[in-house]
Amino acid sequence: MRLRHVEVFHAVYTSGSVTAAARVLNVTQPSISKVLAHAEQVLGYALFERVRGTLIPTPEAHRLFKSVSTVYQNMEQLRRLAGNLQSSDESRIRVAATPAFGLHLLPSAIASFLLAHGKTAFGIETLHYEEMALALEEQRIDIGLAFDPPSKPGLGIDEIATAEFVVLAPVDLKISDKGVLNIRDLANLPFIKLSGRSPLGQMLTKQLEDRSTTFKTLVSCDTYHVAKSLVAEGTGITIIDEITALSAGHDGVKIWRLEPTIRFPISVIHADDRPLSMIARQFVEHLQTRTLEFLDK
Amino acid sequence: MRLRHVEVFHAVYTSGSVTAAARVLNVTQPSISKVLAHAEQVLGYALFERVRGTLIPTPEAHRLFKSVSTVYQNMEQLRRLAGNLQSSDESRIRVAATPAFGLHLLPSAIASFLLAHGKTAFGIETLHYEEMALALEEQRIDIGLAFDPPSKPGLGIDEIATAEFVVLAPVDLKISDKGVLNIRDLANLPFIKLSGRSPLGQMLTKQLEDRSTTFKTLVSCDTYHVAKSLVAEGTGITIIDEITALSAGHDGVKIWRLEPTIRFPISVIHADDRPLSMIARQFVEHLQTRTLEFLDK
DNA sequence: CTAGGGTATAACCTTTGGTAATATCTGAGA
DNA sequence: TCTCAGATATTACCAAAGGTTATACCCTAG
Repeated sequence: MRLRHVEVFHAVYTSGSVTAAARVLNVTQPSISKVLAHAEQVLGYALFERVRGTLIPTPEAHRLFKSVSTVYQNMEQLRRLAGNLQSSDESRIRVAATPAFGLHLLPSAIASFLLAHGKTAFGIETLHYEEMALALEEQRIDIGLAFDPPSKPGLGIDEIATAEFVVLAPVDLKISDKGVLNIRDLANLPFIKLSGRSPLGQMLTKQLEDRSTTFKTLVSCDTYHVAKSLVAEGTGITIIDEITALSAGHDGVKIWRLEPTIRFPISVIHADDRPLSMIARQFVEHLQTRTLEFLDK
Repeated sequence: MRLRHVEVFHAVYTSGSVTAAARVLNVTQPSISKVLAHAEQVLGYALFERVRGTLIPTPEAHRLFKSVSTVYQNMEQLRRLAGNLQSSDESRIRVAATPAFGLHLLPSAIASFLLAHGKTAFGIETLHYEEMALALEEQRIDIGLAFDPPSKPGLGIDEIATAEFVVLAPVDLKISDKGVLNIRDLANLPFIKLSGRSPLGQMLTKQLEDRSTTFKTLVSCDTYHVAKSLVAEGTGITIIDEITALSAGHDGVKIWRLEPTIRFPISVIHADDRPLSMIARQFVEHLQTRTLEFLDK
């Protein structure tokens, strides 16, 4: 069984017809017909039953598909990795950040870095944590910026700062005169929750459970700026990271410190089998400085 | 990047030279040279540095190797699965069992089954649990027989009986006059331990730890019949499953019931996406009857 | 300085995977 | 019923991939 057989089988199985598979793979229909027939010939059994001009997978095809799928995906990943190695350029820094950083802190840090190091090129992506880890493995990015990333084999994690959760509420909502809110003060307010998909959301959910505080959850979302916008619209209050809270565009929202304080790390992650370039290390240092300044404001 | 590139790169990387890779892949050296050169050309960067007639992998090669390895292994597994689907024959039952069953109970059950169903063909392998799960995935076997198999996605587990641990000691060792031994009676005797690699060994180790009994472990082994032979040689005593204890060839060993009783299931495992053939189901039933008879003796 | 292990190149052949053109089958409608 | 649209298979042909043998060209060890 050759790789081409795998690709063609995969395409035919998923698209449901030879013609559709041909479109997917950008070749003509007779080519698919022939390769598929050849695959069946070398395997020694039929993969599809030709019943009245349409194809239905045989039991063998169903059983093969799972394995074929993983081979196919691995091969895709390998190709992407191979491609990313090609275009590696020491003077270009490819950064990914979660939206919390990507929308304000990271751009401002890059802007100020470029004033000092004009010749550096940047690539920026905003990704959620899962895709960030994958992108690092594929060498599509050099460094990632995230809250409290869980450790993973092959990933190096450098903590550059810590931050804390704060309460975000619509400006016109009267809760307290002080600048600090206790977690219990929030019990009966409409709440916007951070989804448990992200490490930070998980951490917060767990912390709140530990303190056995129950909220009236209205909405849950995984992009923190979305939560912030909802607060600005007056939908409810939320507990959110400082970075998002302090990011540009906080008209209509007010920030309170949260009591008790819940702190979490901000970390840079990178592939640990590949040393960062000199310029990338400088950038990480700069980013750290700017993050600390930002949190001090 | 084609599959052939992956295969050739893998072979060259692991064997360390083009010539050796050619031997591994059963082709001539110029062929490997050419394919490798072609791979480097399409990738756009060198995979090996040609320094004084010998090849050393570039950093890119090192980074690619991990991904290449998984693709390679997936492809191997796919090929084996594809091959096993080909030779599927409804009237042939392919069974794997751990050595504990394979050396006595299974052969005797098959022998008696064949008296009633003369035309059935059997394939028998003795495998440890890990390989058994893999063989089921690859459809190399239809059913597996094991102690207390941990559940795994894609695997169906049917418990056919339960058995208990017993103490096995050399005949000439005087421990007790009764047919029962308490676990504490064994504390100072030379002990042969079942290794923690198998589910049953893990279970036993855990149970013994829970009872905070410490033994003078002399040897640990993962094939239970080996432990039995060691006991027969007078090396020490062991705690072992009933099946192995009762299997043929227990000259020189004596069996005691163990107090407190530790029971464990005996199960048949199979791929849960593939229904067993009629004849296989009949065999499982027969095997169950024979196992229960065997334990009753 | 030569023998032996390694790699690369050249000339050549077969198989694989692609094309266009065409035949064949089936279901839906006029 | 006839025909048209959409599907698959077949045919003839071509380019590229991957294989062969023969040979050249390093190095290193003896």
